[in-house]
Amino acid sequence: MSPIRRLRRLRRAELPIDTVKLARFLIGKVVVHHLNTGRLTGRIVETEAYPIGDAAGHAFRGKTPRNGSLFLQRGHAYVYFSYGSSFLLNVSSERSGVGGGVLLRAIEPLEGIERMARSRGKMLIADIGRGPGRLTRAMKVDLRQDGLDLCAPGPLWLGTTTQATGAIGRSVRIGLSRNVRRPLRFYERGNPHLSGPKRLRQ
DNA sequence: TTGGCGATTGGCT
DNA sequence: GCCAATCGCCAAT
Repeated sequence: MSPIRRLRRLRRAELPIDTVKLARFLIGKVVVHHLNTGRLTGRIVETEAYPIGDAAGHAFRGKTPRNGSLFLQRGHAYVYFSYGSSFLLNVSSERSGVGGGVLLRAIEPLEGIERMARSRGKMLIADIGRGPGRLTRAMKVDLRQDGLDLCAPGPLWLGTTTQATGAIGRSVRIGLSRNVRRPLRFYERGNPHLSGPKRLRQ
C-alpha cells in the first residue's frame, strides 16, 4: 500500500481545549499507530464528547486510578476496558487537572487495512472500524496505550486531515442511561463506517 | 468484601 | 431488533 502523503502530527496548540469543540474538530482527522511491522492509520468519522460536569462521563465522580488519563493535558490517550470485552479509546480534553474527554467511536481504515481485517474473517471492511470497541481492535490499541501523549513523538498519534471532510452531523450519544438527550455525538454524514442506527448516520 | 452496572459486541430471530 | 456474555470498577456495606 502506498503511504499517505502530506500527513503530519497535530500539535497540541491546534487542538481546541473545549471538549465539545474538540469532538467536532477530530472528525476527518486521523489516528496513527506505529507497530514494528508498519503503521496502521484510521480516519476518524465519529466521536462523542464527555465534557466537564457530564454525569455520563467517567471523570464525573473525580479522579480514580482508572480514569487518571482524562485529567492530563489535552491530547493524551485514555483507554479503558468495557463490558468485559472491549477497549475504548478517548482523547483527553480541557486543561491539565480538569477531567474531560472525547470518545473515538468509528474510523475509516486507511493504512494497514489487510492487517486490521486479519482475524476478522469475512467481516466487511465497512464494519472493521465501526464502533468504539472495534476501532481499538483494528488499531491494536489496549491498556498499554493508556496515558500516551498523542501530540508527542511516540507510537500513537493524531494526524492532519488527508482528504476533504464532508458535512458534519450532530446527534445524541449512543449506549447511555444518563444525560441521554444531550447532542454530543459528531459524525461525517453518510460515511459508510459509522456506528449506531441508520437514523443517526444521516 | 460485595454486587450492581456499564461510553459493547456478536449471534440469533 | 433483541439479548446474553463477560469482568473490572467502585460505591455501599
